[in-house]
Amino acid sequence: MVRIDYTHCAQLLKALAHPTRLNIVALIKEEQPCVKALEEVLGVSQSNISQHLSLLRHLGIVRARREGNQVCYRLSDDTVSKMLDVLSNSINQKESENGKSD
Amino acid sequence: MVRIDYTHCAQLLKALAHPTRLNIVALIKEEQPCVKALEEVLGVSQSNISQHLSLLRHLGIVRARREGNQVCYRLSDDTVSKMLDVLSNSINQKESENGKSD
DNA sequence: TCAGACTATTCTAATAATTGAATATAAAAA
DNA sequence: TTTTTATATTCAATTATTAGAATAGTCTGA
Repeated sequence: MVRIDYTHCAQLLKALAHPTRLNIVALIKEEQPCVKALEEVLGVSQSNISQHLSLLRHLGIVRARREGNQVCYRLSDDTVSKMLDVLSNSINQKESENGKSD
Repeated sequence: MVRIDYTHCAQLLKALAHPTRLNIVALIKEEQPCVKALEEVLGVSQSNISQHLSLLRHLGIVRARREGNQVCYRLSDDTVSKMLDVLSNSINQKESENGKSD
């Protein structure tokens, strides 16, 4: 039985606990976009995106790979991916609860 | 296909993104402790615990039930419970990766 | 009713997070 | 080499979070 390190987990959760970062991470989960692509999809300044990516990189949540003059990102492991799955599943579940007929 | 509301999800994550609150939520997941019990286990001031619980209540993450002169808490739904599972599973996985023999 | 135990709220000071602007760096194209 | 495109970093101002202290409310039992 492994005890949870609440400080460490809280740090991970905090990294995801920002609308822009969460959106960034979700996009990185789907494809492996470069910064420019994120900028266009999110409509947020390049500086801001880069700062959020910097934070995610330093926590080891995402990894950068240079391709020519652009930098592409991918998720480091599947923990974050699973977290996103839980979130979207829980939304789905609540949707169908609202729509049920009894 | 349901699109994720990143602002709403980020709010949920932020609520969990604090060591004390995460610990509180994990304890509430296991048993259904009253404030006094949380205070004793966590070694944190009553005021502080109550503030964290207030935040969790207002976001609908936990629910309070009065029992005599104390108030017991439980999780509202299993989304948070599943999040905790993902976190502890991911820790388990990394533990066994470190311990593997190749 | 009153005292005592348990819980919640409010206020405040300290600290942390967020953002835009400006600037720096790296690769490609001219 | 110079210019352009893409990305990263630094700085400063604003806003948000946190925790302790003080206070208030709620329930039980005498």
